This record gives sequence, C-alpha cells and structure tokens, in this order.
Amino acid sequence: MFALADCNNFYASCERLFAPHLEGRPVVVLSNNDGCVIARSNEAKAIGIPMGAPYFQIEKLIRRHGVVVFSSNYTLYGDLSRRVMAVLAGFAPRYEVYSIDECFLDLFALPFDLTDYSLRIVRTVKQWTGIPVSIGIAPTKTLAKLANRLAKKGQSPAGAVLDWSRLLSPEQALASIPVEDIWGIASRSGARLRELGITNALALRDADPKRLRSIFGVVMERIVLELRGTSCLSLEIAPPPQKQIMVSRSFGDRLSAQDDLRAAVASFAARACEKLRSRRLHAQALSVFLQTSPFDTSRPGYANSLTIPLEAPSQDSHLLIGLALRGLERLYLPGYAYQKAGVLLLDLVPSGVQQGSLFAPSGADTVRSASLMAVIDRINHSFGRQALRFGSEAVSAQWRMRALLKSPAYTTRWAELPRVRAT
DNA sequence: TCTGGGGTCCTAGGACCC
DNA sequence: TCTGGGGTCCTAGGACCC
Repeated sequence: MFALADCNNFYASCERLFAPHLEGRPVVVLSNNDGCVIARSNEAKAIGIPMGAPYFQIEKLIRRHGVVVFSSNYTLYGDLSRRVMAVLAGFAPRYEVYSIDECFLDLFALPFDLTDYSLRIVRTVKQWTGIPVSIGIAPTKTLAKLANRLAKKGQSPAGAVLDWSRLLSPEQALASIPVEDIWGIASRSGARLRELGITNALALRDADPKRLRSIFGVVMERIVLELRGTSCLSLEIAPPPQKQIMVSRSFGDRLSAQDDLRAAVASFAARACEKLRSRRLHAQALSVFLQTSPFDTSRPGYANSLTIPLEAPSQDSHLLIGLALRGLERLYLPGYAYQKAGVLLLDLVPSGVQQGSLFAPSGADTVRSASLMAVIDRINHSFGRQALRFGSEAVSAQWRMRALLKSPAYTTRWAELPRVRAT
C-alpha cells in the first residue's frame, strides 16, 4: 500500500505559520519576480483565483477581496519542507520524498489500521511543524494521488485521510475525476483523450491499454494499469543521480546592455557551480541561453542557446563562468529587450570518478582548483552567500528580481527570528 | 508595464557500427 | 535488374511534474 502525504496549500501554509492572524483569510504566494500565482489558500481558491494567473491580471480581484499576497520565500519553504519530511520519515520503514511538499510512504505490512495510523501522522505533523497535510492510501501511486485529491476536497468521512480500498463506490469516485486531473495527464494528452471520448478517470481505466500505448506511448499504458490497481511505479527510496543543474531567472526589468547580461550570466554560472560542488558532482558540458519575452508580440523576439563541451569534467567556477560568458558573447545580439537568461550544467558525473582528458593538463591544477573552490565555499557558508564572489558577477545588478512582498527568513537567519511575547 | 524555476522521461529519426 | 540484419548512440522536441 502506498500512502501519499501532501501538504495542504504548502507555500500559503508556510506563510501563515508565522502570521497566524492570516488564518481564515485568503492568501496567495507569487512566483519569482512576483510574476504568477503559484500557491493559494482555500479561501483564495474559493474567490476564484486560478493557479498560474499572472499577478497583474488579477490585481483588481485581489484588492477587492483583501487577499494577502506574498513574494516567494524558498528559503523558508525549503526549511519547513525538511522538517515535515523528517517527521514523516519516522512513520514508515521506507519512504520517497517526491517533491517539496509530497512524500510517498510505504505502509505495506504495517500491523495497524491504516486510516487510524494516517490520522495520527496528520496530527503529529501538524503539532510538530504547524503544517497541515492530507494523506491518500491506495495500492498504486496513481490511485494514492487520486485518494489524496479526494481527501483534500472533503470527500472522506475520515477527514484528512482517504483509503481507496474503503470507498463504497470506486467507480463513482473515478467517474467524478476529469481526465486532466490524473497524475501524468495534462492539457495536451487530456484534449486528445477527450477526442477519443475518454473524459474521466473511469473511462480511462476501462480503455484498452495496448491501444492507448500505440497512440500515446508507454506512459499512458502505465497510467491505465495503475488505475486498475496494477502497480507500475515503484517507491524510489534513493534518488537517481542528477543529470543536470539549471540556474535561470527572469529579470526585474528588461535588459539590453551586454554588460548587464554578462553580470547576470556570471552570477547564474557561479550559483550553478555552488550547487554542483555541494552535490559532489562535476560537469562535462555547459549550456547558456537567453531570450526576449515570449508574451511581447509588439516587437521582434529572439531566443537562442549554445552548448559547450568541456575538455575535462570540472567544478571550477572560474573556468565555467568564463565559458558561460564566452557563450553569451556568441549569442548576444544588440537591440533586443532581453527578459531572461540561464546557465545549465550538463553530463554530470560524481566527483572523484571522472574520466580524465588525454589532452587537458591535469594534476597540480585540479588540486589547486579544488582547494580554492573549497575555501570559497567555506567562507560563503560562514559569512553568507556572496560574501566572496567573482568580479564578473559584480559588474551590474540591473538584472535583480522583483520581490516586493517577501516574508522574513524566519527559521534560517538569526536576525529574522520571529519574536513571541507573553502577556 | 507587468506572465517562474528546475527538473525528468519518452520517442522518432539520423548516423553509425559490424 | 539485382543491394541484409541487428544493433547502439545521440539529439531535438514534446509532454509532463511540482
């Protein structure tokens, strides 16, 4: 049996945790650059604020209903996620952290009533972290997802927990779920399924898996089987090795000057290298991209990218920033209003086991590079990110994001700890 | 004026191998 | 007039996830 524990309106719940007076009020959290709505409290959903709505399009609605708005604060969400996962981990012999707010638990062979046990999990997570979660239980991951969804919609007599096997009519439940709400099906496949007359989860369950495989591929076949109770997706206890690292941002304002873009790309490359080293990986290729806004149809657009293979695997910021800037030079065209750029590190391999290069110099230089990077990382860890940085990053700060409504780093910065007063 | 960021998997087609 | 069979690797593009 799989149990899926999923935090309710996670980012909105995180914000409320340290602003309890917002309980019962509509709250939304915006994406980076205060662009789109990416989390909504139940009250905000009830008002009709859609997921992913651009902020500027719904500002009136937000003001009319007194919706409280936050910029995203990933430091806070990441830290609270870690705490929630630590609590969940104590309840199951095997578990898979699936996303920042979701965790699959293996409840197979536990000698308890699974609903009672899951209700205890929900209470404990709430009490120890302050974050509300819901749990769906089922014989496959896909059904556990659906069970969770139904629990969140108040369809379970047990409240925050729904066990699929206890449904009086699974057929009725499946029929109530639009095909696009199934895990792994989004608007495109959804539209094509609808053309075939398959509009809900029940119709998909009863469709011919081989036929759907020939039309959609193996992914759709697996979904059909999972809906029938045949488990095709197993618990991934150890995360598979990471294949790429990306750092990209939309700019607070459009950029045209090459120097501004250089500072942005250098900063992205430097940040990507920090991630690379903290995960003990080396990169074997680097890719740079930049683009104008895809939404701006009033002037000509431009988007391009370039991938540069490395002579030997590297984790050296100096080398990789240099390559990224050389890539940018080849991509950059004057006269455009750029909206976004990014750096990808590719073909990642574990540090220490990389294939050497027949041509690149090795030995003393790599040892020196590794020591230097370690010192930089240590200093930045002690004195704060960017305490020490590369000159090319500091040339311009024009690219900085907008984040006008950001809450404090309540749990990760001494200076921003919340104060509690007893009266 | 203003529309996120960071990932994965699958497939088809081309190029190549013996 | 007539030109095999069985593979792998790589890449781009599509689709999806949270």
